[in-house]
Amino acid sequence: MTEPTTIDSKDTILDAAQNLIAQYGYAGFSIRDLSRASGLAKGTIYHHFQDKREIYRSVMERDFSELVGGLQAAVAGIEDPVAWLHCFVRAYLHQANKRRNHIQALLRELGAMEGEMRQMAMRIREGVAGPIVTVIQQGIAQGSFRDISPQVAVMGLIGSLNTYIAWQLVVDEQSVDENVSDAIVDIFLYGLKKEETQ
Amino acid sequence: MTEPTTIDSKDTILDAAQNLIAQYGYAGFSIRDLSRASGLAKGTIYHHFQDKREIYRSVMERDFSELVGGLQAAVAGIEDPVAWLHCFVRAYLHQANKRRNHIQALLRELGAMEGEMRQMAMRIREGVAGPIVTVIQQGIAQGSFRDISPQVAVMGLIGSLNTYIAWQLVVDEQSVDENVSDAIVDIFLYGLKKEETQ
Amino acid sequence: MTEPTTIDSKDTILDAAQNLIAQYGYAGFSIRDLSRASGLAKGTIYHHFQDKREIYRSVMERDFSELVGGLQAAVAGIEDPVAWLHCFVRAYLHQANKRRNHIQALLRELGAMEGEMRQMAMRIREGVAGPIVTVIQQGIAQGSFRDISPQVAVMGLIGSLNTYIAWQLVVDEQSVDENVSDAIVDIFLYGLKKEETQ
Amino acid sequence: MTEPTTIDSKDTILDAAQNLIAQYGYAGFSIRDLSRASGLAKGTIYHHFQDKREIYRSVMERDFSELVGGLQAAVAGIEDPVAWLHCFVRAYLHQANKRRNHIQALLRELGAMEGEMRQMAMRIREGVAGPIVTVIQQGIAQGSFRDISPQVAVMGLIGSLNTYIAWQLVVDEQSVDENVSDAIVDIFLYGLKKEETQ
DNA sequence: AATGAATGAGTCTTCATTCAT
DNA sequence: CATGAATGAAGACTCATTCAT
Repeated sequence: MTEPTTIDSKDTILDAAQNLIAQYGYAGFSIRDLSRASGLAKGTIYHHFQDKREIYRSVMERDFSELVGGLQAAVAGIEDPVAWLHCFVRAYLHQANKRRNHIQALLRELGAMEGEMRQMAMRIREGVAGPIVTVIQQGIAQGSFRDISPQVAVMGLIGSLNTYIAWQLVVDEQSVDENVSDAIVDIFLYGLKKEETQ
Repeated sequence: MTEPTTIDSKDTILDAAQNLIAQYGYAGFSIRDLSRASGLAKGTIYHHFQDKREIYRSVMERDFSELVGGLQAAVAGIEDPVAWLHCFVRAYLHQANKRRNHIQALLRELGAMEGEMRQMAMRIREGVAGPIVTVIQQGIAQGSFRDISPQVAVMGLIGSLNTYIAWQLVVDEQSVDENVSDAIVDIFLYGLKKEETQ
Repeated sequence: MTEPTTIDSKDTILDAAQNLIAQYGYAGFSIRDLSRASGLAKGTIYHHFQDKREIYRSVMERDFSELVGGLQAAVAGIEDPVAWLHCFVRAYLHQANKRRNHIQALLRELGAMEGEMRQMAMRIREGVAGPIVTVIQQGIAQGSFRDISPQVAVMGLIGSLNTYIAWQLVVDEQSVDENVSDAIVDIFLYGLKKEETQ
Repeated sequence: MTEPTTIDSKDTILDAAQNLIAQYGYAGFSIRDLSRASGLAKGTIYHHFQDKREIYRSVMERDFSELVGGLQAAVAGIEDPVAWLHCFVRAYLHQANKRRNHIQALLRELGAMEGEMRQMAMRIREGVAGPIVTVIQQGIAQGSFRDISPQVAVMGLIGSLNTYIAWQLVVDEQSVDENVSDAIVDIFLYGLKKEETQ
């Protein structure tokens, strides 16, 4: 039942749109491009979506749930905060590598979007950052993490990851090297400074 | 010197363009918008610049040299790596707060730009990241920093800062709270983990 | 007889189309609008009608026969030309008030229509104007009307009525005041000039 | 000075638009058509006008002032109400014949226009009907006209004229026969009825 | 009888750019 | 140095219509 044999046009469009948005951003891709890329007529696109904006929203929401789903699956059942972070980071880079820079695309657009879009962006931010905050709070409670601001710490971690993705993927056009994840977590956990101080 | 004799039309255009690019990105702003915002006729814009692309390039380069200049001035003469980092972070957030999200604008566009533009992006990256790498290497040489990859560490720091800017400035529309810089540097230096291990 | 068994989709479509045409004219309404307004799918509309043009034609013809039928019923059996005119004018304004400006809609489109449509328009014109001409000719034959051109006189009468409808209904958005009909007929019968002359 | 040698593009566009609107109505003509008809590129049209609506508005306003100007010139200095009416009607039919059915076009669109447009329509109505009302009131005051409602009388006159124009020009595609004007005025002044009554 | 997916030509409008003045 | 008129390609989106189900 629910045979996925029939290729759903809506998904075809979203797939093509995802690539175009990732490459050119919201303002930078056209419905004509999307029509060409998806192999469907312009009219068909507007049969399935009301707006260019609705296409964008749909792509972002689909991406988001896939990303959060992938992250949740990766860290499911892990109790130890340190192990959790290692898994999480590995999964994050894996997702980014697999579906190529949707996170970039999202961040890229934030400034130009209003209202409804902005709310979506905040939901996404919360969806990714929320679990990390929780884990850090657990670590602090357990006494294995220092008593710092989890929010600032999360920015440090996610910022590192996104910057890595942006620099490797976008500027150097290489694919993500997942081995770097250990190095990132290492710095995130132990910092730059030698133990002598503190 | 630096006589402000005639208000330079070129600068007027660049000022207006900077705002528009920051808000809407390269593809999202039009010469018509720029003409309105600058108060100069479209023809005049094309009298001073060859291309939309050249306008973009000019804005980015001007922004870049101002940013790097500001950072260099802020850390000039500081020898101690830790003090240097504190100053640098404070200056970085200050710049972002002052000239509002040009860094975002730059990052936003990286994916869509080719060749020449991409090279500029890499120069900018190097201009910001390079000095930090140098300082970290000095710290390592002096024995005050652990022997980790300076490149990865730099991503962590810059990533934290950019993420903070993006989240505060863009999503929450608040202005940057510069006091957070100490917290960011703290985590960057000492990490999350309590000293028990290592 | 006249069993209202199933609500006929065809009539549902025509009802919706009548409103849309009255409001926006032929070129100004779309099948999509009609689909929404009628609650039936676009495919269904094309199942019942071949064309947008056929829909238009059907609406006009239905409107026309209703209008002419209403007028005929109102004046049936009346012999005296003056009484006939009073009844006719009252009925005409009543129809216009009831079914709102279909006459306007028709007039509105005449210029843009060709061939077949134009013929329909002339039939309608004849259907409305014909009986009046006949009555005026009778009045002239009886000696109660002056010996003027019935065609010109009819234009005067219908023109007054349509102008009244257009100005009241369309421009001022009020509903038709049927009491004005006596004033219109009065001027039509006795003219502006005081009897002194002639 | 102000040499009219240079063919003004704005006027070229308005001329072409006037024809198209008269033929097809607002919704029925396209900017592409207008571009072809005027011999100017679509972009040029939008350089001179903001909107399709602004084009429409401009055409109507230009037509209106020409029409009202022509009528005013025709009746200037005439004191006797009856002579005034003869001149006015002749001028009205002459204008309609000369500039072909702009009045039709205007009436045609009234139903579909809102706000601003509707106000323009009412101004035009007042511009044409107002002077006639004044003359009729003068006639009543002088005792040469019966004491009827000038507003209703005006509708009768203008309605006759417009109906004549519509039937002759639009349906039968003939040009206006200006000799009919005397017949129209005759009926308007003396009515249908023989003097026996009243 | 009724639907909704699909289409491509068409809608209005904006685009970056050129050029004579 | 500055302008505004001009352009044709491209923008997002709607159109009337067809067709398999």
